[in-house]
Amino acid sequence: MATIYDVATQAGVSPATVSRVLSGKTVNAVLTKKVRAAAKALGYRANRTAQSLRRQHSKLIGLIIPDIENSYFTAIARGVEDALEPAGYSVVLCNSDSDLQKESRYVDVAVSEAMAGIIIAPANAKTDLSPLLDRGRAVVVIDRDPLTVETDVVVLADRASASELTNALFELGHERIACVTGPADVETSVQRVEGWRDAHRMRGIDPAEDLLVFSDFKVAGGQTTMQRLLDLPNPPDAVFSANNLMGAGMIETLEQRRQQVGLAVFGPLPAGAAVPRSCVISGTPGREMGRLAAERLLARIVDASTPMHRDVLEAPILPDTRSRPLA
Amino acid sequence: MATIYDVATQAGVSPATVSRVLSGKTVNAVLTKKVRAAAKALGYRANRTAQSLRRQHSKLIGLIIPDIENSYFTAIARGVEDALEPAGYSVVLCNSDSDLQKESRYVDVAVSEAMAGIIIAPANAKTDLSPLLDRGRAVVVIDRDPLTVETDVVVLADRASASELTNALFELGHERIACVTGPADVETSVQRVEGWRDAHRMRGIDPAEDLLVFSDFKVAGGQTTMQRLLDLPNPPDAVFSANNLMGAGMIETLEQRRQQVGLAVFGPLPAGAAVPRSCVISGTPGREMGRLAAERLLARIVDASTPMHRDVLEAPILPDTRSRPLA
DNA sequence: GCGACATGGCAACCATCTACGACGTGGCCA
DNA sequence: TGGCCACGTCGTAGATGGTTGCCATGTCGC
Repeated sequence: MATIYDVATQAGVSPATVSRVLSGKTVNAVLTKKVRAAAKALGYRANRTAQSLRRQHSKLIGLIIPDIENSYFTAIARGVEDALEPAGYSVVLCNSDSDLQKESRYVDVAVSEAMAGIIIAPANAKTDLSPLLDRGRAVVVIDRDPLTVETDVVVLADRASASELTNALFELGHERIACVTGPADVETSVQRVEGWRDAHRMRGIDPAEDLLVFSDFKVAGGQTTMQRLLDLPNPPDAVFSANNLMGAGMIETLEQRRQQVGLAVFGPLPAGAAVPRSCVISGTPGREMGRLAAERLLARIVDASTPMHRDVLEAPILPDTRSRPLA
Repeated sequence: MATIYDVATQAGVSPATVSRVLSGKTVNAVLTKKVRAAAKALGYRANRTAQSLRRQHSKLIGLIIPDIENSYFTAIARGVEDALEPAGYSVVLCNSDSDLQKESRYVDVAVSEAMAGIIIAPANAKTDLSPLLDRGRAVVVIDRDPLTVETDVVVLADRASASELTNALFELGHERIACVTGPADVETSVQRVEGWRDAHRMRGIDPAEDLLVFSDFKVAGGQTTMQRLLDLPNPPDAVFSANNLMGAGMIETLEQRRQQVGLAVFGPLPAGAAVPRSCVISGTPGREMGRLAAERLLARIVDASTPMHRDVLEAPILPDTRSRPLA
């Protein structure tokens, strides 16, 4: 591998000059030309490791998400990349699997790789960001609001959107509406439950707390929960699913059993889904969220004293058409 | 950030000893204890950047895939992680979007970050791996066989499985079977077409070349292609989709238009899919593929002279049940 | 001729690893 | 019992590749 010294020798200048030319500082036009030619001839690419060591931070951004197989999060990854790639950063996508241990290992890697910044959707409320914050690393929290720590935050309007979805079920004529949400220690889970409750309260109805289930935000959880609900002595006539994957799992069960209930799903179903007759779905602007989070992060990397932002993105109900985008 | 010097001072030893303790070389037990205590007290974590610079390679593995929103590739990512994480490596997931420019940018990053190895599903046949191979970096190619270059390769039995799927449609009584595949410059695309042709030949039938469509391996491509096929004067009575996303798009169209045709899909449909009545689906062992690729890579990192392997994984037809795994 | 400014080179620096050398101890032989 | 040799263990210092503060040199203008 050609080093900056090789280029310097070839061009007949010092390594410092090569460095200056390649990082765009003012250098005599003749030398600039010579350096450029030498670099090209040798196929020189700067050693990022050495750069990172000297500069004390790399051109890597960590993106830690709890489920790589959820299209919502992959959409976020896309958005993050949209914004970061033009700025010369590379995204390191890490799947924490909602596992605190795995997550903290990735946080450690982010620290010891001297990554320029981190965008993280915390596994749950116990996620520890202090290794990053203590060292003054740029951090943006997405999707799940930690409430306590002070970072930039980009989240969805979970509660409002959940309420809107539940309300739409009422308007379709449903009366007994179950709520299937994620783990109780995840902020989005509880917020969406609150939205489900809100919709009841707005109509002066008591939410059917016996129909509130804490599941796992995954396909399998949606499947088994729907089975359990359908087998109840007094089953619900509609279900609100607090995320997309559980919604897909529920449909899977409904298809298998050839049954129908009303369904409201937070987040778009995958393409080709067997959408039930009575069904409302909200869009989740994942890509937008990723883009915004990346912009906030870039601003903070450039100037650590940038004031904190807390962005709340709408997740409106999608028009009833079959052509739902994947994310 | 505490450095190895801080730990050395605190423990009253030289930095070299600290390094030796932390990398498990034999050191006097008393000193070992002191060093460990000092490291813990200071919250020391080794600076990976400096390590990488010194060792000439990092603990990062690049995984370059053409579509992050395809569950097949995310399953691969999971498998790769399964195998690499216990070995102390971190995966850098890069989405090339089937774009040669983006892809080559990521290859450049891999080189200049001194990544320990690369697993890549090439965007198409023009993918250039020479920057990696010339520098002797460990490379494993997955999913799409470059045929020419010499690397470890892990692929699916594209042709055989495509043939099996098409044949299953014949056995369900279909006669006029369209084939919708990906871009013509992608190896898996053409292999799967060959499989579709094989199934015809085995029955002494001429494949309906007018029903062969090169599309994009994406949902939208499946949707529009299915529309076009259905609107033909002499439409097919079944369609073979050469990947999962296009299959989902086709179902989307069928649902919208409330039409039915036979369908064979290479790769599992997403959960909750509206599976047509006459439908066969093959499984794609993505996670397995990822795991295997990672193992091959690790072997090559340890010993660059390991003989090349070419692994071909079966993609068998799934039993006809609704409970299809996501990948 | 002197001062101001532009420009490029020297060398220190980033954090870690490791070859080499120094030192100490223990054993063996005279 | 003393001296020498061998071995084991730890410290010193150089190397990894690129950046940048500081200084020397050169040029231009007054």
